[in-house]
Amino acid sequence: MSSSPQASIHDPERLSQESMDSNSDKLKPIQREVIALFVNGVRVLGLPKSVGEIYGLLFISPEPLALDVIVSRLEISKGSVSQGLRFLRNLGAVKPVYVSGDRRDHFTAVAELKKLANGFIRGELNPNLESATIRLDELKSMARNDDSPNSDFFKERIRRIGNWRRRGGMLLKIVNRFLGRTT
Amino acid sequence: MSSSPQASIHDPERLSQESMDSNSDKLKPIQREVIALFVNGVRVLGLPKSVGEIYGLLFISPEPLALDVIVSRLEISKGSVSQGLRFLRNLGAVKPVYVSGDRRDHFTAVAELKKLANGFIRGELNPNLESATIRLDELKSMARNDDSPNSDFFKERIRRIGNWRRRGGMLLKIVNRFLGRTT
DNA sequence: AATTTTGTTCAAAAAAAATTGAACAAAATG
DNA sequence: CATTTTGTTCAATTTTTTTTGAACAAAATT
Repeated sequence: MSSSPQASIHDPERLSQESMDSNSDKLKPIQREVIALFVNGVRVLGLPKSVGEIYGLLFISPEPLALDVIVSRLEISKGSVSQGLRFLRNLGAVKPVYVSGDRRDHFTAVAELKKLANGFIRGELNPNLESATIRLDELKSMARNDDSPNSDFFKERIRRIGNWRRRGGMLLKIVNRFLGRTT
Repeated sequence: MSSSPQASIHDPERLSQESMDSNSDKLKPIQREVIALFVNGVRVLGLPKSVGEIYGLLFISPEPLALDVIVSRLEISKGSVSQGLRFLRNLGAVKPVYVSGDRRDHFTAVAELKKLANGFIRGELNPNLESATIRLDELKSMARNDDSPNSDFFKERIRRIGNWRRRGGMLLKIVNRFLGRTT
């Protein structure tokens, strides 16, 4: 480094280019609260806390942030942030943004509910629906080759699961259309 | 006990009243498969395996089952089954059924998708939405009392979260209406 | 009223999931 | 081309969640 040994995120020289406020490692109380809200939110979706923290921080940060900065602001490990960002990128909940004069990748939150929902449906829900479909088909053929006294009962139940899945698929489309329309 | 010491579920006398098949501790392959499907299904909802096993077993059993029987068929602990049944009862996913001549409580699966979805929404989703609403109101007042350079950005973001919540609530109603209509 | 049956509770154990951090690779810098 | 920066990977650790099982209470049975 040019100016001093052991230069780091905390090096005053790094901060001089941008407003002190937005680059400070300290989170504002409002930001902490928003992040806490997201941590709770993602728990409902079965996602780890760190993912909620990362998305929340990006959502409530005016500028795109680099991995380093996320690590120091949230005080969680680089590994967690790296994995969390990959997950969020795969879902389309976060996108990379080019920041001139900085070699590091920067990220912002994708904040359109429709996009978030679609990403979650594609990444988390559809794969499950599809594997259920395969298993269900196997079940149907098992039921056809069954001639126990309860065979009819089993067939009725399996048909019912098939109905659930069908309606589940319809619901996802309805959700999608609804989020496309609403403001 | 009248007939022998250590009489249990396995006592032949208990079985004599009903068909051997449906009272056997052995699960049929079809039943195992259906249960596995439910175990996967409830994982998407963030519920423990045992809950999926219990619901699945009841769903794919022709007669209502007592706690004892669930324990021996699934080979899981009495504590798990007791807790799992309570949870499912609270959700309205399982209901008690009177079986004449048997002191034990018996349960069947509630198999209407609409009821299941409503129970889950009431028991798991709504409480979260409500606590989010409270936190969000606090956030709004924090944002009003904030005069940092980023204040406008924060306000915009908080407004956006409010929109998400509003649309989320609308979606739950749409889901409900849809499940009421469809066959 | 003693005993057995039935079901709940909860502390401890086990299992599962998330997080850390150090080693590593790739790319940029000097 | 040696060094630094940036980001990934994954085994080990920590944390969280789930399950177990024994103690207990309530109700029914003998």
